Amino acid sequence: MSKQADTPYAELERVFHEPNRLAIMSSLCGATEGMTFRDIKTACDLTDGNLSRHLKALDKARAIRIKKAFVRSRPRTTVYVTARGRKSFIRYLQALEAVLQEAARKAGATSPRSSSEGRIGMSQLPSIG
Amino acid sequence: MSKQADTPYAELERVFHEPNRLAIMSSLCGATEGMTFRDIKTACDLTDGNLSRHLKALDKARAIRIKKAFVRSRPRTTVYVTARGRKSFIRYLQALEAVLQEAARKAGATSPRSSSEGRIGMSQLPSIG
DNA sequence: GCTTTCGCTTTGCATTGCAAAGTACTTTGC
DNA sequence: GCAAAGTACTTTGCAATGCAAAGCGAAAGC
Repeated sequence: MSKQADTPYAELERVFHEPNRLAIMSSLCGATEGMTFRDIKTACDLTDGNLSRHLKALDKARAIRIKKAFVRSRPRTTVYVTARGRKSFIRYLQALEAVLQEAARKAGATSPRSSSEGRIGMSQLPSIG
Repeated sequence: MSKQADTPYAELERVFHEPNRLAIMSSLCGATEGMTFRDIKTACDLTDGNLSRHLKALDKARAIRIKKAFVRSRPRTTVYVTARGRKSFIRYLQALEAVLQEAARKAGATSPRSSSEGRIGMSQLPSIG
């Protein structure tokens, strides 16, 4: 069924594999209290339309939750990462790390050194189920 | 001005940011003698058409060189990574590593630990000037 | 001869990434 | 009090991709 089931490349969730969305998810994961539209726009240096579309994509994937409210009679969109979103984002990052490690090994493989020495690790990430 | 468009490599790096092309480049970087169309197809588990298009994209970006020849009166396409391609691919991997590290820091940032401990490194990669 | 296989390339189409334009207000200047 | 400017987004238009299906020419099998 799935095309490349045993390669780590398959694990790269498409919705996160876009630099701007990666930036958005990173920012959101670092902000437990959520971020406003403008916050994200500034943090990730995006245009309005661009951000709007990315948020829609992430929302559709249930990676984020979008809360709209009026504050001082102005609309305010606040965005939170969902538990599901955080979990799958971390999974994506782990997959990315595996891919990167594999690529680095091959790209630098003129004389392969002992791999336990300079190994890329991801001990900063919590392990998931 | 624009976010990341001011380095000359930015354009070239975009071409690698596609899982299948990343896989292709990784394979090619590990094969100094080049790989045939079928080799890559098998190694990366791609369909013919898909591989054809990706090779075209990588060729256009001058990341690979495509040599066509007839062997036993059959066409044979052999693909090599160019020096330029290898260099910019490594640069891409380094950029990706930086992004990943930042993302990992934020995604796992409930209680930030000392960053010198489990730090992600890329000492397997040769540094490029 | 005619089908099948091999080794690719081209085509068709749905999905995107992006900026520009649009919407629906509120606030400010005069 | 009315126009112009600002705020906070959303929608639109379009070129670029990713993908599989279909196509295509040559050779091999029947």
